[in-house]
Amino acid sequence: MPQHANTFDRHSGDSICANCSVRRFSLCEHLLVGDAGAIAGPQQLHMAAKPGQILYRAGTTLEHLPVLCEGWALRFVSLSGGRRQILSFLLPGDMMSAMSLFTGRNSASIQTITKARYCLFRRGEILRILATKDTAQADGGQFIAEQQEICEQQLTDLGRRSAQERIARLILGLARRLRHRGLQWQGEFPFPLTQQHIADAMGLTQIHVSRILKVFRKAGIMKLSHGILAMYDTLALHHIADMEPADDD
Amino acid sequence: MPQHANTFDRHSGDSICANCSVRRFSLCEHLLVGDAGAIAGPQQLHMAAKPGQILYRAGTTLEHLPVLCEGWALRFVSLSGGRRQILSFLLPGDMMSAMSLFTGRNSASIQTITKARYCLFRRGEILRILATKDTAQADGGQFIAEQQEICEQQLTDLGRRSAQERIARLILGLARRLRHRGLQWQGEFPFPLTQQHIADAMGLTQIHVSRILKVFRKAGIMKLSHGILAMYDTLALHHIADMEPADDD
DNA sequence: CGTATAATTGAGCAGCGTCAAGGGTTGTGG
DNA sequence: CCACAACCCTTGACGCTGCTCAATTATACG
Repeated sequence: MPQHANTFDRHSGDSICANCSVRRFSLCEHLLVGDAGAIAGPQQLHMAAKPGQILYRAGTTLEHLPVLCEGWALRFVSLSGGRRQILSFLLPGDMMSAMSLFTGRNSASIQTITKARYCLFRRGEILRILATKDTAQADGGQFIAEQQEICEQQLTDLGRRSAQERIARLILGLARRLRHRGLQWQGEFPFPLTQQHIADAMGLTQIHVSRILKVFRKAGIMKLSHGILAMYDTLALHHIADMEPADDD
Repeated sequence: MPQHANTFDRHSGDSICANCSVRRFSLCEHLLVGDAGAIAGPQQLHMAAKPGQILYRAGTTLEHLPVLCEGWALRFVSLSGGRRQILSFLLPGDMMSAMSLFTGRNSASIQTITKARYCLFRRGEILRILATKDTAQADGGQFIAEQQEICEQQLTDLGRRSAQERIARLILGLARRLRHRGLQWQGEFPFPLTQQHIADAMGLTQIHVSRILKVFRKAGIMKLSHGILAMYDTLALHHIADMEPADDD
């Protein structure tokens, strides 16, 4: 049970999840479909949180696995000297602590960025249900393997790429994840990260992020202000990011 | 089947694995114990490789999961401009591509550092056997979750720590992994990484690594030369690394 | 409105990269 | 046993990327 949640409701899975727009892209799809193993009723807990709220602290034990339904969140660790590293951003449909599905421990703190809704599943329950499924896609290892790949890409970004490359790749990576969940990512769309968030994720200072966004703005590539990201030239951004545009980019 | 292996033998699991000193710390322990699900005979392939050999290239499909038996190896990606990032170092007992256990794809290239021996298991076989086990420790997700945690620690190292901190942490992290496998890590012990390896892993240049190792040497903390690491002052190293010494350090 | 938070801009500096030259060690073949 | 090549490490000079410190200006929120 989260330590600082301020409101929560008990529902049967049907009432809220039935209308969930990202369900079919997430773990939930495997847990809620109406076969023998489906979770329903009191197994499931829907929670709400305000922006900036810390939901879990690093090093605690999680019996429930939280899945983000709505809003953005982040996972971070803090270290000596007030330094802070954001490990990943969480979008609707993401497991908030995929690792803890297997270990029971979550090694990073979890904090909301926007107003958020999330949903708790019992660890044991998930593992039991996934074990009954035969499809490889339903294997819990899939989800964590995917996250591992993202983490390793970020590792190379921090190790070997310039600030411009890093920021371009962060934006495009998030855009791609939004796209795969059927959320808006082109033209002007809500983008709640502050420059400080970007800095903490990419190992930079907020000041330097400001300068680089200014470069992008002057070059007519993109503009980020007031929580709205305006994309003008994705091709140029891909070029800076050292990425090939995908077919659907 | 690896592309560039130069020699290989077929054995029953008993002949080589029976004498394996790291077996009980690795995945193999769960696969080879003599119950109904044990792998034996032609399911298992022992391979050998020379130093510096590339065993698998990024982006290929792996039907067999390789496990390192002896020697050191590394996983890396190369990117434009001749840049290269080492994602992880592999020690005896490590799965060479834990991710591919679930996805079948390995996203990084794998290269030996020293002369090495490794062992191939069929993916399907592993998953089948692990599924029959009840203990949580035998869950394949455990192994990858552990790697994920290491990866995220390295992410914070590259994002927020100085070159001195990074190198100190790399050394201590490797020492800890050696210790947990019952291998030598104190006093003088074999340490096959070159300064270039360290640089590629920590996002630095070989030249800068050289300068920092000089600092450590002058300060009487440790000395690394000719493949031998001599530890003089682990406490000071922990201090530089911003780490608490463990009980058994 | 007043206050806290977020972003902008400038000046100066440090950590680390680049370029370049040289020395040590290992291994190989004559 | 020596010569040579390949590799690894060391050291110096210099420059750039990105950090620090500081002041100012939006912008959101109660």
